Parts: sequence; C-alpha cells; structure tokens
Amino acid sequence: MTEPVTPLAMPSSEPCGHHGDHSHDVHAFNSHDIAARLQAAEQMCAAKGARFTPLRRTVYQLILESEKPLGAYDLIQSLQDSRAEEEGSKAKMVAPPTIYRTLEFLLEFGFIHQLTSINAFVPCCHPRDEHNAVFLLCNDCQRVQEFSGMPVQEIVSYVKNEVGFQVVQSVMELKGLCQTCSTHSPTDAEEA
Amino acid sequence: MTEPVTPLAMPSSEPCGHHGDHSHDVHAFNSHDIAARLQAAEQMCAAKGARFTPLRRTVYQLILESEKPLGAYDLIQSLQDSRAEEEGSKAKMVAPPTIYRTLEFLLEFGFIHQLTSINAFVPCCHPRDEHNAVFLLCNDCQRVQEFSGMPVQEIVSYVKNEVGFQVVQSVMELKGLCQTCSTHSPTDAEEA
DNA sequence: GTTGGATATGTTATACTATAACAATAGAAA
DNA sequence: TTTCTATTGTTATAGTATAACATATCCAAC
Repeated sequence: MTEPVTPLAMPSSEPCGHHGDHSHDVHAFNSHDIAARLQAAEQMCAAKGARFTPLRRTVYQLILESEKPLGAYDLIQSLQDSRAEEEGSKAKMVAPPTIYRTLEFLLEFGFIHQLTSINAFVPCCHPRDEHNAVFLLCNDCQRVQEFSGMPVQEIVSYVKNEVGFQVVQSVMELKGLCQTCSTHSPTDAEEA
Repeated sequence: MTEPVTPLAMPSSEPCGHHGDHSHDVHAFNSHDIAARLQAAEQMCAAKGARFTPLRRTVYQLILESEKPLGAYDLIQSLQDSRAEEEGSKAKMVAPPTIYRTLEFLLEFGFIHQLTSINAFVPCCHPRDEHNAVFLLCNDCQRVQEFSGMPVQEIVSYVKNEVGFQVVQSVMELKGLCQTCSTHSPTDAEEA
C-alpha cells in the first residue's frame, strides 16, 4: 500500500473530469475529492431510498482512498484496521459475506467497478453516468485508468447492430504498462 | 474508431467462419473440424519443437468438443470420464495442477482462450493469428462468440497512441444475450 | 412507544478456483 | 546406457466466493 508511484497526468482539478479527456486515473482522489464523493453517494442513496450505512460508507471510502485496486480480502483487512483505530484492537474481523454484500451494493449503485481479471475493485470515475468503460491495468505500478470513449461505445454498438448481441455487462480490461512505467522502465515487467 | 468495419478475410478452410463476417461461434466444431484442429496443432507444435502429448491433445479435444466454455474443474471431470472410457473405471482423477499446466500450454500456443470473467476456457477460432479478440458470452445458452475486427484493434491502438499505454494482454468480454436467445426469449434471462 | 415487517449485518460452514513444492516418470541427446 | 530435461503425478494449501441461517437495526403503522 506504500506506492512510490508518480501520479499519472490528470486533466484538471476534477478527479473524474467530465470535460475534455476521457481517461482517468481512478486512484487520484485527494481527501477533498473523497469527502465530496461520499457526500454525493449519500445524496444519491437518499434520492433512491437506499441506506448509505456506516459500513457501506466506510468500505466505499477505503476503496476511494486506496492507491491500488483492492480485493475483497484486502478490504476485510482494511476494514479491520480502520475499526481498530476507532474501537481499539477489540474490533472483530468481518466475515467475507459482509464485504461481498457491501461490494454488491456499491456496484449496483455504480459507485465502484469490478475488475474481474484481477479479482479487485476500484472507484468509478463518474458514478452519474451509464457507461461501458475500458480499464487499463498497469502490471508494474498497479494503478488503474478508467477509459470511457468512443471506441468502447463503438464496440458495444457494433455487436448490437451487426451481430445482434444485446450487451448487459461489459468486461474490458487491458493489462500492460502505463505511460509512466513504460517510460521509466522500458525493459522490464513485460508479463501478463 | 471512425469507419465502419470491414470484414477480415478468413481462410476459407477455417471451420469457424460460418457467418460471412468475423464473428465466430467457438462451439461450432464438428468432428471433422476437430480432427483438423488437432492435426494442425500437432504440426504447429512439431514446427516449434514442442510436444503435443496425449494429455495436451485430449484436453484440447475436450475443449473443442464442448458446447459450452469449460472450467478447469469441468475439465478434470471430463478428462476422468474420457479416461474411464478407455481404461475402465480404474482411471484416476487428475489433480488441478495437471490441468492448469496443460491449459497454460494451450494458451501459450494460442490454441485456446481464457474467459476470466467466468473462469473458463474456449477454443480459439484462428490459432494462427496474433489477435485481440472480443468474446460475446450469452447468459442464456452459454455459447460464446469470438469476435475479431477493427473496433478491437482500434481500442488497442487508441490507448497506445493516445494514452501511451502498452497493452500486453486484453480481456474483453461482453455478457448478454446472443441473437438466438434474445429473439426466442425476449423477456427473460437479463442478468450478469 | 410499541409492534411487526423489511432491510442490513453478523456468523458458520463450505464450495469453488488456483498455485506452491516436491516426487516420479518419460523422451531426447550424448 | 547414462544423463539431462520436460512432462506429469501428488500432496498440501492459498485465495476467492457464496449458501444458509441468526441477530440486530430501521422505519412505518398502529
């Protein structure tokens, strides 16, 4: 969790920038952004009659704060650590179903995305939109970029119109080396 | 991601080119096709100095014969059944590492693809080519189509040229309803 | 404010997926 | 044959995910 990684170039102050470029580092949230995300989530839940419980809030926050995608069992540990800070070490470890249910909720409301190729979860860059995103997963620094743009929609449209396939869920993950890592270490980390 | 897609020519002898375009049902191999694939694999291995052992041949054949994607443990069972036919029920169950190693070999040589979102494996439609394919996974009939074409290459090119990301491995899986299933049962089976 | 139903979380157990580490065997080359 | 390497077998275990049921919390109706 201690990452010596230089942040990828981001368009502007808005971490998910609805303007201009449409590729976003999903690990670029500062504490102000995180607070804003949490508040926005609370409002969205309220608007839909869903409960943004302390557990859901905390798990979402842990995912927002992370510099890397977190797996379910990473989150169990993080949640344990987080609770230990507040309640002392008497805090009990939550069991997997608790985490998986919480993740399911956050996925359902579009607050996070699942990366099935690495069994992990990352924040969504723009929880407001329905979208099919492509994720770029760096094998070296482990950071993830969420990429929404024309090529993606074109694939989905293409298979719908030309193949007749109705897409319900998309899993589009490209693994490799991000710009930073391929520039800094052009020779290594070349594996799947 | 500009122009509409022009079909990539498939060698006419390829058993997977049924549709006139470049999307192929990966479960459409008849026994003649399968024999041809096995022989082709043998030749490719020989050409590269790799051994197409009985185990590798059998596992590849089981994947080719299946109407659905097979998981590693499905294959363990299938292999057990297959061996029981020949050797009688004295045949022992192979252990997971045996299957995973064999799958790794078949992946490495491009004979099969891995579908990470469902932990399963399917035959490759055109083992000769280097390619980034999109897979369409039907939630209803479970059949898989492999789709190679411009939009896919465009995404990869786009992230390389515009984002500076070097793609090493692609995972592109679209889940939904295939043409047949969405036509026959337009109301049900709408989940991920 | 109490009750009762729904939602959320906790708990226990287990299923499913994948790999590490080492042993035994089979093929190829000297 | 001997030796080296690649392949397969074996045992154990790590990592990921869910089923089934118990308890607690929230909220609305009385």
